[in-house]
Amino acid sequence: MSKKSYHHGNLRNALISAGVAILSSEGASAVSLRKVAREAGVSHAAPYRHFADKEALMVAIAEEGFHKLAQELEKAFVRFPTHPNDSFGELVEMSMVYLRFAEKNPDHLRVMFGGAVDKHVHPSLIAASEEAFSLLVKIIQIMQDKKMLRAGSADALALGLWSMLHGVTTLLIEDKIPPPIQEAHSLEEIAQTCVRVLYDGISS
Amino acid sequence: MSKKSYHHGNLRNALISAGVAILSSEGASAVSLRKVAREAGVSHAAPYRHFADKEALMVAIAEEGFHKLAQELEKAFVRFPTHPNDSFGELVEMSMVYLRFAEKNPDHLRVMFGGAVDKHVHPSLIAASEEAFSLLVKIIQIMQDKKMLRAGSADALALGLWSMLHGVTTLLIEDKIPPPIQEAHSLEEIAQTCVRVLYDGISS
DNA sequence: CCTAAATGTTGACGATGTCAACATTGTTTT
DNA sequence: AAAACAATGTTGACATCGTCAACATTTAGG
Repeated sequence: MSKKSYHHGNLRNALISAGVAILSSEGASAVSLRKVAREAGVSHAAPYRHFADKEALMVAIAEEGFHKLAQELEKAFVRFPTHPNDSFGELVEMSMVYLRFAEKNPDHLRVMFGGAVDKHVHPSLIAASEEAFSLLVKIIQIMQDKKMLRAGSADALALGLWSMLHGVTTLLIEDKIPPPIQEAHSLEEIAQTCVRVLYDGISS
Repeated sequence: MSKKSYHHGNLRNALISAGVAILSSEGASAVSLRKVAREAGVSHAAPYRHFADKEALMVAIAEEGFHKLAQELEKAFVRFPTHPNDSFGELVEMSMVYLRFAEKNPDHLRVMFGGAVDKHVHPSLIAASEEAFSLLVKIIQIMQDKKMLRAGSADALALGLWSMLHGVTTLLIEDKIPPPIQEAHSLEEIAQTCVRVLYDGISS
């Protein structure tokens, strides 16, 4: 149905999908406009009818990633609470969603966050990341209402949680966690360690 | 002394310096082996006598960044304690070193952490990042000895601290902190918010 | 139906990473 | 000291890439 018509019909999405596929199989450096076009079965300049330049394609791929991540967080959120009255276990659960997403799609996460993208040129990217962040805020608020977390600015707690979560995740996929620590612990143990620190605090 | 001799004498370092300079002024995408070679006044293939490929150059640039970061953390560490009996202020101080480094050299930080670098091909990169991490562990231990922090595995606390710190830093330079939060607060206020959350914990 | 907008193609350009072949210099061995 | 060798730098080539202009085809609106 797609091989003979001059017009592709859904090129934009096909290009994004091809980009995501190449990202998964060959890494970010292998993603090129020409290869993506080849993969979609169109000529090398066709992408320019849908993306101003390569950066615009990468932004679209990044947005796709944020939507997928937000969607998986949402899934974990709607089956909340998996652990009744166990906010610690619940937070570990959320963290594992993030960590598993990163473990499965490290290059996608790099594109999502490794931008160097002008926010004024691509405001939609910020909106996509805010979508995920606002979910964290909502979860925090619900937990606070249930007295499962201490009171205080939900924005502040969410910022702290997201920072910790995002930090440990990127450190993990970039192999920046010291080997003696990383090799001795599973993904879940590392998540538990971080959430435990955040949960209990470090003050004396 | 350098213009006439066939051999450069210090090409490797010159190439790294040129790379760092281009990184600061034009961003990561502008760093190319050929431009770096031009900047150093050698032919386009000369870098191959010192680096196996472009990735090897980027790894060297990343290592340079880790050394500089560790050095600045060390500086803050030796004038420790700036805030006697105030571990919170002390941690904010350390955080600001990290945040200011990122604010001043965002593209360098991206190269340092945004790798997608095979750790078996470039083990030295891991060693460089461990240098910075071990500093955090040391600081934590000293604070614990002074009863300025709660007891517990210094490795775990350092992992939590580094994750939070690294997380908020990358979120900041990638403009991923929601605008209403970011625009209302200075760098220092954001650092204080995060450290406060980590310091006090979030449990009820 | 005809025209304009949307979408896809072709061909070209300069820049890039990489390699092979060659040139020059510094060092070591005899 | 001369010769052999290793280290370092140069030149030229190739495939690939991002991008653009000119052109072709299809679709849609009057």
